[in-house]
Amino acid sequence: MKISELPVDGRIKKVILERGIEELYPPQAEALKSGVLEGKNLVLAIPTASGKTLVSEIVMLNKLLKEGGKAVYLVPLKALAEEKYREFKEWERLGIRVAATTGDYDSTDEWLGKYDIIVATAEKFDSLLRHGARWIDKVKLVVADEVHLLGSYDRGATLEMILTHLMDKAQILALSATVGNAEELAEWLNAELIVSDWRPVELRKGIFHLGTLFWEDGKIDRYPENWYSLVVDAVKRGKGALVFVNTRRSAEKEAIALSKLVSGYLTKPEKRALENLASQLERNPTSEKLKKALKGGVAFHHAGLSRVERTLIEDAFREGLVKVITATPTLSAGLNLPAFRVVIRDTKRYSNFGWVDIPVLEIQQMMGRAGRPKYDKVGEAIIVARTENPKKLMERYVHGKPEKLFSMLANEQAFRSQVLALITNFGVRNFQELVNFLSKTFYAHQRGDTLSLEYKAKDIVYFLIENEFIDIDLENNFIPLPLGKRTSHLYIDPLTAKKFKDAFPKLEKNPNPFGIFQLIAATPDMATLTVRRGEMEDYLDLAYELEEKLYTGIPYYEDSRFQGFLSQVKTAKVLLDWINEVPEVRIYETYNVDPGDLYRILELADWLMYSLIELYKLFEPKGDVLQYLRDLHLRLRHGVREELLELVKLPNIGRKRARALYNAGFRNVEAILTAKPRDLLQVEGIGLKILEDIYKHLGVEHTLEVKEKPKKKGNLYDYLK
DNA sequence: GCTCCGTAAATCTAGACAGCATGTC
DNA sequence: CTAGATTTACGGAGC
Repeated sequence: MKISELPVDGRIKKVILERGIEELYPPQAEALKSGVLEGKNLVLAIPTASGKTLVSEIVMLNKLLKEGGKAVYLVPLKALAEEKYREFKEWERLGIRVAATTGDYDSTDEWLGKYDIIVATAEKFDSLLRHGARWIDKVKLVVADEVHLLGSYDRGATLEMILTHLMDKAQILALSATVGNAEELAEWLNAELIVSDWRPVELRKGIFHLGTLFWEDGKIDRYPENWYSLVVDAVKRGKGALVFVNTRRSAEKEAIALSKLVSGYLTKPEKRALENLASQLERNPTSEKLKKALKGGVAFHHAGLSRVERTLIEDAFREGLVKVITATPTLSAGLNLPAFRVVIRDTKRYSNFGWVDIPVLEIQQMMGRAGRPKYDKVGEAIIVARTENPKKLMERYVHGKPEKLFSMLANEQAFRSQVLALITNFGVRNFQELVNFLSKTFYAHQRGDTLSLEYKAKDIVYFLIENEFIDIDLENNFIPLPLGKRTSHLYIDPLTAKKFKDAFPKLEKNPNPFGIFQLIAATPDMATLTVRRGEMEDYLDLAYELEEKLYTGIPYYEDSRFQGFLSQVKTAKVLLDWINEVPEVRIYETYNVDPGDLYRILELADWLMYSLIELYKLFEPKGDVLQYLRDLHLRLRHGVREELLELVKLPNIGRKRARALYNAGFRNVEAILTAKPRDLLQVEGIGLKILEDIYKHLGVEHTLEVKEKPKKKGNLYDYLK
């Protein structure tokens, strides 16, 4: 089907034609003929990179230009929100306003009211629904990207609830990977279903076993015995490869091993560019390894990397400078990062229950990364059989059908939070109304009834009443209480709120960072660091040493909570070091954490610290305690000791610059105001731009005496031209 | 009695959403 | 039933 034949507004077609797209792919055409342009719901289950985005763009624009209102595009990752936002930005040419919102930025509900397309993570949108922003009524279309995440244990329930909330109010376009029961999903959503495995780039799948590559069509290629040869071969042919492994350590090890084999195929300018790239990295144990790999044109990619490092690698791979990436599942879903050849080294993964097979769905998503639409005629995805039987792998992952999607609504933690939200934010007034709502979920559709779900809901309701999140009157009507409403708005687990609440009496008597951080680390919303065998005693000792600072008892060794407690102590200790200005690199080394891990811990602690304060405000807070908590929150956010709090409130002044200023004798705002700019500029990290911003922030007209003779290199003049 | 070295046993293991108010080095 | 890289523990050799 030609773009020009599309039954949509000519302006839409014009923009698409200008992208150089004249013809729709078959599944795209089929999707657009399904009635989705006339407002019908649609489940579109087609491979990644076969044009789901274009379909959703056409559907969104058609809807917006015809009916007005808003379209919401739901994604599972913040990085993906960013990516889609940039793509959709193009439609601003037609006067369509596009916004992205995640937990990171742009949170005010009403601010979003000005936009037509809103890209959001599922959780963020759930939160917006709870806050009841006025523009929600104007949402006419919801596009749910990667809707198979409905089956994810910890995050599936959110998506299921959003869709349940909106399925009668807005049109739904659900984009899914191929799953075992797409029909069931479509039935639930009262949607048309389109399933296709058509891809713009042909995908060849194969199994590699001891030097023999068995393609799915029966053809056979011979290689040297080690699977490294598959990667080297791709590079030799001027292409790239993506290697999937199951641990961070493996990713790092294989990257360094492969870099030695690949480096011989790099040109001189490439080597120089890679050197240059490596020199941009900061100095820490993880990036030292990364540098080593990068010099040979290979990089590893996992959640331990900092954001900067991750994007650096992704961009370099897209440019073709980095030839090979070895990755944990960070790259299996989401970001658009295709490669000619995908090599899957592992099909098992360690979980809480031991070694488990990686789901077919996930392996197929990895395989789907093979083949770059603009460069390759085919993409190759190869699974390495090392210990597994190659025939079995072929059956399971190449010819096999992906798993069915199962509702995860009954997951205790997720469900608890959702039941609370239904009562405090979505007007559910009694148990019968709760059951009515639950009967509309995918869970109910799939199981045929909600009996066991009701049983769980009842327990949760008791828990909520008992802990004063809600109340119940004589006619058995629910009454939302302040604690419940605030908890739901803060988007924290009610169990987290309960733990905070229970700790307040002790906390009030003895507010201290260690106790508070352990408390935060003990909530189900926090991620904790694992304590290795050899460290256990250290953290137990630390706990006993600081026992009187804790708001909880120290569990015995036999206690099932013992292991978790030690993790909490370790996490609290890291946070303690952070606010005591221990340099990041030392934290990485001491606690064996990667930059990405530290970032994550800090991000979560920041959010939970804020939530703790907000909840404390509900319980007749003492002024001095509240102030103490606020200061601690600020220290946590910036990673500083108390004495730097004043400085760190200045724009662009973080833990390093604040410390530099303080040590140079500028200990507060007053000192900065009275100081000569010249002296301030001597401080490490303080330049003209920074200083200008500080003065602006303080509302001071301080003519920077830039005309005075330049100190050293004359760069002050350069700055001003 | 101490250190060094090689081997066996033990250890450890992926990822990442949410609030709020604006900017790290 | 199914892992594999790396660290730690241990025991023997050499001084």
